[in-house]
Amino acid sequence: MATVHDVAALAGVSIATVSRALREPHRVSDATRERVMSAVRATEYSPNRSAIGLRTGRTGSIALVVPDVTNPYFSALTRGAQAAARESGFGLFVVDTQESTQLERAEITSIRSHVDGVLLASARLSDDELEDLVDSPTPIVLLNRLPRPHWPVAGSVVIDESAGARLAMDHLHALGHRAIAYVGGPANAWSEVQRRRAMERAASAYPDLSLVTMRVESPDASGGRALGPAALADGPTAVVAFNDLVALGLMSDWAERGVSVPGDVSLLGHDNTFTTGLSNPHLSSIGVDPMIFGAHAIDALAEAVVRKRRMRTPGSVVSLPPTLHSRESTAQAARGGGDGGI
Amino acid sequence: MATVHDVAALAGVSIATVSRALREPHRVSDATRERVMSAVRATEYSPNRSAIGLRTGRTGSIALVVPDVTNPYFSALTRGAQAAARESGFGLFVVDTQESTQLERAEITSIRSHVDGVLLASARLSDDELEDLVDSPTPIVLLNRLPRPHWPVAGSVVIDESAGARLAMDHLHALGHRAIAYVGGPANAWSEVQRRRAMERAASAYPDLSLVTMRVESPDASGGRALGPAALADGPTAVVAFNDLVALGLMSDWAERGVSVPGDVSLLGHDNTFTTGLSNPHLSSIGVDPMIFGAHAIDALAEAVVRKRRMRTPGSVVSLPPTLHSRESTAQAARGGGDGGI
DNA sequence: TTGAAAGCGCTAACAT
DNA sequence: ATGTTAGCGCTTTCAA
Repeated sequence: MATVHDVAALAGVSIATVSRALREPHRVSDATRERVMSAVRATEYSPNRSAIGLRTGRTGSIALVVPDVTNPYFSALTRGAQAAARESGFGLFVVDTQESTQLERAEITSIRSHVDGVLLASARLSDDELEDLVDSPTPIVLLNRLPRPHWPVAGSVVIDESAGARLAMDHLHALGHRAIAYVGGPANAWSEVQRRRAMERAASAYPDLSLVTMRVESPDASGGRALGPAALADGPTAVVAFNDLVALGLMSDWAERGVSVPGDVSLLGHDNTFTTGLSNPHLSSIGVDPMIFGAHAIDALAEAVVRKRRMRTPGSVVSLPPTLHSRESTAQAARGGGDGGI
Repeated sequence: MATVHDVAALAGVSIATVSRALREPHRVSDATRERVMSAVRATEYSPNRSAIGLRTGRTGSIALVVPDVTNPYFSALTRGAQAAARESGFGLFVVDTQESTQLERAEITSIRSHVDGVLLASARLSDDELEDLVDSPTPIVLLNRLPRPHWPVAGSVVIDESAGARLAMDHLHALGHRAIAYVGGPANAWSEVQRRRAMERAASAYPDLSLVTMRVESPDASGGRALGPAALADGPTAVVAFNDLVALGLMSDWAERGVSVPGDVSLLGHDNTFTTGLSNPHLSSIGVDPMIFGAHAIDALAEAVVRKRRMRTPGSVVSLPPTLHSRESTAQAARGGGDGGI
């Protein structure tokens, strides 16, 4: 592997000039820059990251910690974060904590000393548990979670659940629905708390709208399937699910008992993952583009990395408004939604 | 952050001894080792990876390159690889090339100089294109792809498609099926070529078995949906799909036209991803446990990293036999499969 | 069994 | 505008 010395020798300059030509191009003359750059190409020089890291204290890499990368929401998040990280020049370590809070704690503690920053998607850790972890010299950005006011985190990127809930309720109300059910996620999940509260608030904006809520045991298809009957118990004409997997589970159960979507009942998922394309008809879903989400997360982290010192107060909190991705299902609902009390 | 100097001072030894106590515990006296270790704990010392990397030439991290981490097969693979990497003490960089061969080439070239090894899941690059890339000083392990005989790769982990195809045909034949359709993946995908060939060979072991094959445009639900009618054209009683997503697409199309699984036709997917749990009934699927797959891949890479020198001949090729994960669907098929010429 | 010291490749302060 | 040089934290000879 070529080093600065090889490049310097070939270009007839000192190693300092090579370094400068690369990091601060404006600080060297055009002529030397040219010669250095062509020597770089000739030697196929690639800077040694370890050396840079040792010298500057910056590794050029960040870590993304997720509970389960096979969950379609997190795999989309991973994709968005990786793309954004690449554009910002960071490598992305992915850490899958296998839904274990214990493993999560251990991995965060261990990896944070090896990276410039951590993107942390932690839904299950309690605020108290998280509080210990965020007090770290390495900048941390929380994903889908708000910090307590005094936490020294570098930032936080969340979904604007209020906006999402309004989107859902406005949409369904306009379609003629007056009785709606919300099938929420597990009680101990941070975003479930936010999402449900937002749903109730958005629903209360319509005096003629009734909303019943319930919770699945696990936020996946089996959880949704289990609540298939319960979701219809109060005779809603529309159901909003915690996420796409739960929605798919509901549909799966309903199909068995001859309840069709959107003919008999309208259905709305969350997160807008690729799984919305697996059902027939396709599922409508509310969510934030993971690429945009990832870009905001990396931005917050990159900024914190630059102004290196540890944050004494919470960094920026970005709340991203989701959009409603309508498929055929709701197009059909729009046509049939007003008919005979579905 | 504490350094070896802090630990050495506290333990009353030299930095060399600290290093030895950590890396070659047997080379220091019991008493010294004790004192060093307690100094390590007291100072919360954590070795600086950049310094180790600079000194030893090993970064302690490897990269996993996948075309699309949101594809359930690759997200499962990522999970397995990460778990195995962690156990071997490696950090795992994940690189999503967004199905772009151009990005793939660029990213491989760029990241391989920063890691100790690369796990490469490349289905779309041609052998010729890949040949240039694998000639690298950094060990590369191919995933789901066999190297040409002279490629200097560190290893290759593939699915034993012959075993998988036999599993499928034995299973379906035993159930009474005599007319089977194979809905394969895109013609340019490496594993499609292997899988289809294996299916044809396995089918030919049964003189009374007829197999028709076809290919989807894209190996996902929409691809499967598009071939829903074609798959049934020759009146098969069982269909084997390239992967779970294609299988789900088939089911989705069939549901629309009143064809039920497994009542009217049996269905078998591939890869055994979580999506098998999204259909009703659940999908049966053939696949290798991604945790096991990942472990083999990491093992091959770790071994190559240790005997650091570049491989002049292909390293180990591991061919893992998949298993058949039967769900209700095939249990039902077992009962109804023989009935009236379905 | 332990210590002294060199040096991995790079950046940045300082000198020219 | 460019060069000289110290030193980041660690491992690893070599010497004691």
